[in-house]
Amino acid sequence: MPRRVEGLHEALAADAWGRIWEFFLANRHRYASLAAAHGLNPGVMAALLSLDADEPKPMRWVAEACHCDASNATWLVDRLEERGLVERRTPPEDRRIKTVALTPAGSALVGAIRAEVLQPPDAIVALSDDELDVLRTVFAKLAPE
Amino acid sequence: MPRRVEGLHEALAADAWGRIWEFFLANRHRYASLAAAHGLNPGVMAALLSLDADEPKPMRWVAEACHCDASNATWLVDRLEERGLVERRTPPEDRRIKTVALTPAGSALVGAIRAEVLQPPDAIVALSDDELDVLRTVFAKLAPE
DNA sequence: TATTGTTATACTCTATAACTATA
DNA sequence: TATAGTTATAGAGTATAACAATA
Repeated sequence: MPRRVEGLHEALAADAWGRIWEFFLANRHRYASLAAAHGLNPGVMAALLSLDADEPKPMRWVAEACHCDASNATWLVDRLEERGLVERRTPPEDRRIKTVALTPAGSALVGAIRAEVLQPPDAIVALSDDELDVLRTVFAKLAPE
Repeated sequence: MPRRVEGLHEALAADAWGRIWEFFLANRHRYASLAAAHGLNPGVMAALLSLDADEPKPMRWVAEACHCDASNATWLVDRLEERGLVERRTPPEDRRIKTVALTPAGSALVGAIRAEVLQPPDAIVALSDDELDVLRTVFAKLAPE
């Protein structure tokens, strides 16, 4: 059986993926800029965006969401609490746990950041409906990974 | 003149862009993992990938490429030089400048990292040629921004 | 005097280990 | 004893400011 030559489809996939990576690399610093614009650092903003007003999350949730350890999660939430963006609570059913929930100020800031993020760049708006639909479908498939 | 209600196209653009962001956020830590797999930190890898074997770049180029200041660029290039991945040179025409170029070992590592990065995830390979072509076109348009 | 890069130093962010409180 | 979170501390990474060398 002859060795399989790389197919056209694989080459196309590699090319497309390469361009996505280039975009990713070129825009890596944007996340930090967005955070800085709101007086946050990237880690603190990640913690903020992982939280919710209605469903308080335990500290370990924050650590997982931020890919950091427990002591750093404490530090991140301290920063958010200092600014009145989140509130720690102790659920009576297990007093070892502390949960964290967004305050109204925190929700407002999350809303503002989300709105800012969702403002697509001109190059995206300039695309056709068909192209946008492909993007939406493709990235919906990629999301859970 | 009635206030313009947000059109369907804009909503579609925002939706697509939102999903791209989600993907971006969910994969932020992958860059750090890739660097760590090669014994680098994210900043040092960014410096490495900004360099070239044939076109030596001045230190200030590294600083700009890495969105950092000059003293940090010195530190990043020191780390690369320690590992024999880059080489500093002083061009005779202006002895204030130091240029940095990849060594053969540096080029090899950049090649390995690039090859690894270009390996598309299964979800990408599973897309149709048409979908891949849209991705390629769209991200080519987004790149220069 | 202006520019390029480095050194000395301090600050920010993150992790490791020891500790407290609760189960 | 095991688990959730915090505190004390050290380490990595980044920036500011002073400096040396060259133009």
